[in-house]
Amino acid sequence: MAYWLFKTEPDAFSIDDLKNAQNQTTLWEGVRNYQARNFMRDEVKVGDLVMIYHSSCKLVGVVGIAVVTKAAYQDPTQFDLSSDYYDAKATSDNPRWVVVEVTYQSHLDSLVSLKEIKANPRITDIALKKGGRLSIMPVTKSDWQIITHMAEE
DNA sequence: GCCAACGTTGGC
DNA sequence: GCCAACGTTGGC
Repeated sequence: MAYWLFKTEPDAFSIDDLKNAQNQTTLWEGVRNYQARNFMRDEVKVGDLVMIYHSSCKLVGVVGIAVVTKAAYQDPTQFDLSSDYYDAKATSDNPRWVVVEVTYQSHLDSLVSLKEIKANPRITDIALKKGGRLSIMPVTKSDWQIITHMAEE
């Protein structure tokens, strides 16, 4: 089982939106970055755990945990003319973008902020620290345990 | 296949 | 809203 971090803008879709969604489940739509897509398509598996991270908002950081309930398949929004995520270069024969399905698991007891993560010298591997803008990133078991533990302090 | 121009992300 | 960092595009 692998660990991941998914970014979302809470004004658009928050951890609470996930908790309140039908079956507490959503398709992780609209990822339009190849590196992030490749992780979803090739490596994200059913049963993997996902940190939900709120970006571009007042309190930036990790807010909760979800679990992957379906592996990658075609992102329907790439074919939807009315969607912001429509991609004219994607065809059903040659789709570009994928979704995975995630299901709400829990809120962290408290938000673990980006500032705290950056300030913790024990957290070594996470791409967040490198100022990357990757929206789907792997998390090592060590970093996962440290971050979830920080939420309990 | 290089690289300049442009667009987007995302913290602050 | 600013702007740095990064990704993508397209001319050559």
